[in-house]
Amino acid sequence: MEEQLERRTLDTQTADLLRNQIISGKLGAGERLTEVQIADQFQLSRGTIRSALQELKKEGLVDQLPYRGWAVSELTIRDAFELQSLRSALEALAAKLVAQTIDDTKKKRLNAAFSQLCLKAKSSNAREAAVADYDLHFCTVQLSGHKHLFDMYKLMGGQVQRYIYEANMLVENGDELIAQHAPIIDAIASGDAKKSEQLAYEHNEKEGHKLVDCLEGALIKRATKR
Amino acid sequence: MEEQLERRTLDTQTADLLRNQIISGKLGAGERLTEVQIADQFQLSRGTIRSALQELKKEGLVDQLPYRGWAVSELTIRDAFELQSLRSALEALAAKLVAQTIDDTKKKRLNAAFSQLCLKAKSSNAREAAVADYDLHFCTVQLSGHKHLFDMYKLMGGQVQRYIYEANMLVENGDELIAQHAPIIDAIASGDAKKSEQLAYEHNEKEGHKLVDCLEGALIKRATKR
Amino acid sequence: MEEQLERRTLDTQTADLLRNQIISGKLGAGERLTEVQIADQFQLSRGTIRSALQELKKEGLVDQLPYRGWAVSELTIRDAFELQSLRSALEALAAKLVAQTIDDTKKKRLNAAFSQLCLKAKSSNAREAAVADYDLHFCTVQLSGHKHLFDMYKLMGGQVQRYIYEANMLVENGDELIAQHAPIIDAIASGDAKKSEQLAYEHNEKEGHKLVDCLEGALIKRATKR
Amino acid sequence: MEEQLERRTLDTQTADLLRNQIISGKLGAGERLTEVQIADQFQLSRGTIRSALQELKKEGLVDQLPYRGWAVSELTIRDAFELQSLRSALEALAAKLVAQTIDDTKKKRLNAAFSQLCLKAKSSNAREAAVADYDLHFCTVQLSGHKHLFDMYKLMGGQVQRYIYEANMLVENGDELIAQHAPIIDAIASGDAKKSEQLAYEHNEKEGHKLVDCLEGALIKRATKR
DNA sequence: GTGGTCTAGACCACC
DNA sequence: GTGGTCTAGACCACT
Repeated sequence: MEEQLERRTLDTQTADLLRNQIISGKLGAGERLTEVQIADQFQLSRGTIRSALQELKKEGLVDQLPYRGWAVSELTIRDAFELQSLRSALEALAAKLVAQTIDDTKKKRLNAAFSQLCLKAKSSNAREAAVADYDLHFCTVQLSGHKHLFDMYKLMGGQVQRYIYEANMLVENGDELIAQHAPIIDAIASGDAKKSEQLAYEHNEKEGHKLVDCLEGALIKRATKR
Repeated sequence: MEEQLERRTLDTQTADLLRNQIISGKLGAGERLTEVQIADQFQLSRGTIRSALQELKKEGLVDQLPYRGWAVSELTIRDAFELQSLRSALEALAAKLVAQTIDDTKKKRLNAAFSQLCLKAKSSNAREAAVADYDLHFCTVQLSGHKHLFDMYKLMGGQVQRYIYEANMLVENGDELIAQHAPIIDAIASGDAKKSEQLAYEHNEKEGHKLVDCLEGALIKRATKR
Repeated sequence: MEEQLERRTLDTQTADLLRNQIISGKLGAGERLTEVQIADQFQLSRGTIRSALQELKKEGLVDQLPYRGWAVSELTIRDAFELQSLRSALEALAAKLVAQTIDDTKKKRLNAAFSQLCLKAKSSNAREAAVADYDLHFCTVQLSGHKHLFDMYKLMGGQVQRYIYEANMLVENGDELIAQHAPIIDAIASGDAKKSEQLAYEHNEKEGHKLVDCLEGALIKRATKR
Repeated sequence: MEEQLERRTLDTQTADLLRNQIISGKLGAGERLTEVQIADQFQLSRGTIRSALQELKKEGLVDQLPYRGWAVSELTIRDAFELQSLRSALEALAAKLVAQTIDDTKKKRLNAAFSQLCLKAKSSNAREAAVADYDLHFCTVQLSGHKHLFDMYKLMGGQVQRYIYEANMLVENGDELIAQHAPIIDAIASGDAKKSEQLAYEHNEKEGHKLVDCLEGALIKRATKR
């Protein structure tokens, strides 16, 4: 196995590290972050930390409180709804594009992602299934070959994953999860662009309501726990 | 007294300035930018300039050439197509959302933007008409109240406007321009979400092909001129 | 590209804004200003406002009422006389210096300012003529290249302009205004330092008496109106 | 002897202290000042120090280097010339005004200042003579009763005194110093405004050239010493 | 030589 | 005292 050189800049690495902590909930919503404290912790200068935080701000994972510091952003139902509706629009577009340009290579990668989803769906770990779900959609976006679409999708990635973690009962039934995605994958693989787009869009619409309901429960539970 | 104080930072101001020059073509595609030269010109430090250029890079207006500098990004047919397809998806979503939440205030703002489009469409200035076209769509995105959607739309704004400037023959027929938008505005104003979404989507699909054709001509012409 | 970036601090901007309102009479003599109210209005903190008010205090435009706040300073005949006599001394010096260093560039700028004065003098707007008068003298001070002189002149500027606004009947006869200034401009343009100084001094001496008379009327009128 | 209560604010006291150190050369031209260092030294907060430095900046004794700190301003020939020419203009005005309003009280104060000058002129200490010279002129400005003139004169005071210290061979001949001032004092005391103004002006003009010559030597010497 | 990256530290504005 | 903004300059890698 080849050694991989670390060429990521310190601010990127810092952003990645913090992002993971936020996504995984180690840094909880509302938690305050101070530039100096992080700088001390990682032995970096304030400028580097600021750069990392700006990146996370762009991704919607932290809020900048003017003259008072930074805080991990709150998870609101509104955001969940907005993100889900955006996903619907973007993933439908991706599905259409992949169907239009489907070839063996793409079929292979798509099937691999779908297989992974099937695997996780049958396991008992709902969270992993949700991640596989996300990965599958991420895969279609990648395969669409649409650079601008891909960039935007990545920009939303952190927040989306965070919701998935937070609301990990998203999928109560693995078989249903598979049943939902199978026709989309089929439509794409068969090159039926219109149908792919339609199915992807409807899937997300449906999921959106479920997600919102689910989060509503999760957030209320979280709130009452405090 | 509603005077406004200038609170923009120097990097933001620099980015705005450069963005305008790129959009308007004063800085042409492929033109090289050096950090030091800009820093000297504006009497700012390199860091400030870098920050501005990073912003423009995010917006796709400049490319970073590793170890060699920066250049105004090229206008490719591929980008035009990508941007147009993204607009289709995002604006359709916006149209649906506005229709779902339409009220008198929103109707008023929408009509104002549409009137402006009609005015410009009837004038002989195709570029201004195209700008009014963009402004109308921008308006629907704003009125959708969808923050994440709005942010994404803004991120694309610079590139979109650039294409509009470059291909200012987009509209050969003002009346047609009005005829195309009128039904969408009507659908939104009447609160018909499904129809709004559908019409907005179809409108953009159609325009997409025209834009690409148009740009193909413009870019080829530009290339041969060199 | 000669775009200018905004580098003014917020307190400077606030001071500029308030200065204009005082000069133009929107904030009248004696009017009370409270730090908190201004801070709220501009969405700034009190410290920033204090800094701006201190600046205006130095310029004599506001008075600090210990433990009670701030107020727009009153216009007194005594101040008018003092300012006019100071102007005499400073502008005579400026005229001399410009004459000593006159060149084509300076002649051009001087003539431009003088032309503006002629234009306004012939119009019916006495206030604009007075402003053009002030601008012409300001111009000579600038052209003198005497930094300390310039700073002092600016320090008086707000108060002087305020008098000009208040007493806008300063010039009852446009032609006379032109006739008064023409020989000074000629002397400067011809490089006759001694004559320039002499004429400038005498001009201001004469104007001083007229200004005081004029203000006497204006202030009395203002007082009786209350 | 009665105890004198210190009612001056801390920033004023700090400004006075620093001003003296600059005038007397203990803080040399070009020397860097940092807010934090001064704050530590005097056990004051940075805000207080900033306020004092702003005051000295207004007086031209320190320069603010944006984002880099403060520095004692440099002594240039240009500044010396500018200050001297300004003094000429302002002191001539003062002399005229005092002559116009001369009375026994003023005569007394004027004579006291002049006697002091005579005393010091005959001593061997050129610097003290120069200070007495300055004090005499300061006295006329005070006696003029012209508040704005007085404020401006004070604003220049620090820089003027600094030059006097730097070039303390200004007066090589005490008798001549007395001979120069006597006719001015006489003219003022006799109430001859025109003559007072004229003599004061000419005196300063003459002194100006000498000062510049003198400083040229002093500054060159200072430079070569380094 | 220029960009890529990071640090140290200054003033600015707010709390 | 903190964050907000900007500067200066170090050192390294690449062209």
